[in-house]
Amino acid sequence: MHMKISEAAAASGCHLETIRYYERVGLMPPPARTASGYRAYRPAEVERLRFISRGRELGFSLEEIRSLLRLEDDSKMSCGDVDAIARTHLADIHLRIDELQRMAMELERVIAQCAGGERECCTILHALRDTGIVSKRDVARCRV
Amino acid sequence: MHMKISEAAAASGCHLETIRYYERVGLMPPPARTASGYRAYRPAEVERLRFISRGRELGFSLEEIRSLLRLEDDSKMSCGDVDAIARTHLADIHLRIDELQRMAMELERVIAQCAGGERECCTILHALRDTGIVSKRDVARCRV
DNA sequence: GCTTGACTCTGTAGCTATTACGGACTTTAC
DNA sequence: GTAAAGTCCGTAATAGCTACAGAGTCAAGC
Repeated sequence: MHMKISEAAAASGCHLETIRYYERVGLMPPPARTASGYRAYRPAEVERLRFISRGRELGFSLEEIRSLLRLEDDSKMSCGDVDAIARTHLADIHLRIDELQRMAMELERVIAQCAGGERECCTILHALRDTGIVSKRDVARCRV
Repeated sequence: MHMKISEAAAASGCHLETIRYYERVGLMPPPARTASGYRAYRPAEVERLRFISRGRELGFSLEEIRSLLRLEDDSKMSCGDVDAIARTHLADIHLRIDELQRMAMELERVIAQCAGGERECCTILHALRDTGIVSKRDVARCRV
């Protein structure tokens, strides 16, 4: 019935250490413990872990997932709120895609120049030294 | 001639504190100092900052940029190495784009279901709880 | 000469979302 | 009975910054 943490990890798709982390940051409630102190997860808690895991797969931040979980726990209807979070997140993903595509295009351009050019002069290094086509520099958020 | 750190920041596109960070991690050499200890950047160093900034805009990691700078500093030709770094990085960007597009498609799917469905049942939460495919059983379970 | 405000200095801590470690304990398998 | 595997906790590391605090410095105005 109850699952140990490694079983919950396997069942939910969350890494074992990540589950402890989620507990530490309050995304997961402290689970019951066995007599010897091992965590014992009930099915509902494993489901909650899966909820988080799927949210992460869709790129939601932990804070977004925290909000979604609150709405989920709240029996009052809040479909509009959920929808708003999802749409905001989707817009953010599209921004990141655009940014990465901009990078890819620019990179393809300088690589193509380099491959076609003479070997004594690296156009890629030139591009980094000289050209400044790129505008926005919120690169950190572009990591998947 | 020499620039103070805020001027170098403005000229290079790097945030002021980021410049100090780059120095700390060895991406920038320790600059000359004024009598009172202020950093004084020579044009070549500002250029190096701009090089880093452009590399970041193209999504290169600091370690990749470190390699590119080594190749740049090395007067021996190494266009092939530069090209390899750039191509590897480009492939990585394409992977990230694919991943984000996968997320976006999936998210669009669940959002569309939610928007098209009745207001009393949030299919987005369903999607997160279950396998990503909302079944009729799930809808039936939905409370008013 | 003095004050005010803007700038810079160092060192450290915070951020996101994990992952990895060390050393102690428990459970399981043979 | 012993050895291997699992679990515990707390802490530190990762990338790439950003944000302080508290001290010192510089230029302008009066």
